[in-house]
Amino acid sequence: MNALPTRPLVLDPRGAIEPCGSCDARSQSVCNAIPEPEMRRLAEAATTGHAAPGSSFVVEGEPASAFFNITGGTAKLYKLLPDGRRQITGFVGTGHFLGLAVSDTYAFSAEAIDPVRYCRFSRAKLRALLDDFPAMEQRLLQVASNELVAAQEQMLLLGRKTARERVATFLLAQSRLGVICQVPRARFALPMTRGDIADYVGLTIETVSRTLTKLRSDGLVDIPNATDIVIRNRAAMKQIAEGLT
Amino acid sequence: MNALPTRPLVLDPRGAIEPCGSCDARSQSVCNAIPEPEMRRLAEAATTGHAAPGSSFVVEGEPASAFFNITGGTAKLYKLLPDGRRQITGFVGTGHFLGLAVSDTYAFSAEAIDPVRYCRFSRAKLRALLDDFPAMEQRLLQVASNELVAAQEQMLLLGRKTARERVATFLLAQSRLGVICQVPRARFALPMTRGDIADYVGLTIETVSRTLTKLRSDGLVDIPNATDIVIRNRAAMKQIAEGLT
DNA sequence: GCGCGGCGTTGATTCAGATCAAAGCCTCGC
DNA sequence: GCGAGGCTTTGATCTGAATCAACGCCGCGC
Repeated sequence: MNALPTRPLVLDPRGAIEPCGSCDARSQSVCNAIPEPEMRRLAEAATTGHAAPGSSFVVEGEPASAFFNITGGTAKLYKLLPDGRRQITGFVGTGHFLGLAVSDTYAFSAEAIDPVRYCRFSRAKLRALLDDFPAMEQRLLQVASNELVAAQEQMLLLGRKTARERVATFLLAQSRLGVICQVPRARFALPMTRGDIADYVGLTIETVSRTLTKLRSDGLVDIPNATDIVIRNRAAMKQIAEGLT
Repeated sequence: MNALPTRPLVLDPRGAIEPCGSCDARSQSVCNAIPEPEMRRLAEAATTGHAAPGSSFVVEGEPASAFFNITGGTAKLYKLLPDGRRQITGFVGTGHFLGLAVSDTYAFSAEAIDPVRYCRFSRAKLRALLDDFPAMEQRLLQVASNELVAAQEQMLLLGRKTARERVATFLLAQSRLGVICQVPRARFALPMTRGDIADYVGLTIETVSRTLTKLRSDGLVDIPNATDIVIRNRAAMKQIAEGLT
C-alpha cells in the first residue's frame, strides 16, 4: 500500500534446478517478501507448467482452482460475449500474477501468445502461504491495487478516446513494458497480432491497421515489419495519447 | 481470496456515538475482521467527514494522503482527459472503500452525488492497522480482487457492447446494488444524472436517453420519472445485456 | 518450388452513435 | 404564482469507425 515501484510478481516452481532462490524475477517479485530459509515452503507449494502458443490455461467460467505466476512468455487475458465478441483485458508477461478472483469460477480466459511457462498454486496452498507470510499478502494487495489503476486507465481509453488516441496510448504502454526505473525503449516488438490489439483497444483489425499506417505516414512511428515498432516522436505520441491534438 | 459473498467494506469513524461497534455496515464489512476488544483502535484511527452533492473529496493527481470508507450516500469516481472528456469508472455507495492506489497521487477523482459521509484514514494509520490485523488486509485483497473482476466486466462493456447492451447491463447492475443474498429489485432509483450514466457506459447523454426511451417502448422497462426505473422483463433484459438479441 | 492458409493492408461503402439544435419539464427561489 | 436554469427528451444531420471486399505478403508443408 505504500508507494513502491511496480515490480513483477514471480513465484518460483518446485523442481527448478535451484528452486525459487535463483528465480530470474525473485529480486523484483513478491517472493522477496519471504525470508530465505522459508523458500523451500514456497517452492513446494507450486508446480510448474507451460502452454503452447494459442492454447488456453485458464478458461472463463471454469472452476477457479488455482493461481498462476507467469515465469516466461506472454499471454492474453480476455472475456467473450456469447456471440464471440472478445475483449482482451490485458497482456501479461514474466512476473505477472493471475487468478485472483474471489469467486469459484474464473472471470476471464488466459491464452498463450508465445510459449508460456508458469508456476501454479492451488487455492488451498496459496491460502496457507499467505497466512504464514502476511508480507506476501501485502505485496499481492499492492499488485492488485496497481492493476486496478491500470484498469481505470483502460476504461478511460475504451470509453472516451478516439482510434488514434487508443493506438498511440497502446504503443507508448508497450514501449514501457518490462522497463523498470529506466528509459522506455524507442524500438520494441509486439508479440500479439493486429486482431489482439484491436480486441484490446476496442477497435477492429482494419481500423488498427489504418491508424498505424497513418501514424507512420505522419512520421510519428516507424514500422519496419508487422511486429516491430519504432517510436520516432515520443513527445508527439504522448500528446496524442492524452487527447491534446 | 476464498469465495465469500461480496460485502461492502465499512470502517467506522471515531466520534460516532457508539464508534464502529454499532456501525450499520459492520456486520457486513471488513471490520468484522477485527475482534471486538480492538475496535477502539479502529475508531481512533479514523476521522469522519462529509461531502456535499457536487463536491469532490478526492482529486486525481493530488497527493494520495488518505483512504476513505463511504458510510453514507453515493459518489462517482472518474478520470478526465485534458480537454474535459470524462470516464466514470464506478459509482460507490455505503460500505465502499477507496483510495487503494500504490502511488503517491490519486489516480482518479471522487465527487459526491448526494450527501456523502465517509471515514478517513491516513496512509500511515491504515498501514499500522493492517500490520496489526492481517485479517483486515486479507479482506482488502478480496475487495480489490472483486473490483478487478468488475473492472474487466466494464472493459467488455466499453470495448465491445452496443448502446442497447450497455444500457441494459447498467440497469441490471443498478437493480442488484445493495442487495445481498437476495432477489434484485424490480423498481429502484438512479441517484445519478443521464450525463453520469453516459460517462459511465461510454455514450452521450442523447444516446442514453434515446436508448432508455426505446427500452420503454419495447416494454422492457418502465420509467415513471427521470430517476426511477422498473424492470418489467428481467429475462429479456439479461438477454440484451449479454448480446443475445 | 509451389500452393495454401493466415495475417496484414488498402479501398469502397454503410451505419451506429455523435453532434447540432430545439423544445419540454421540473424544481426552486423569490 | 411565476420565471430561470438545469436536466431530459426528441429531431435532423453528420461522421468516425465498422463492415464488406479484394489483394499482397510471407512462412510452411509437401
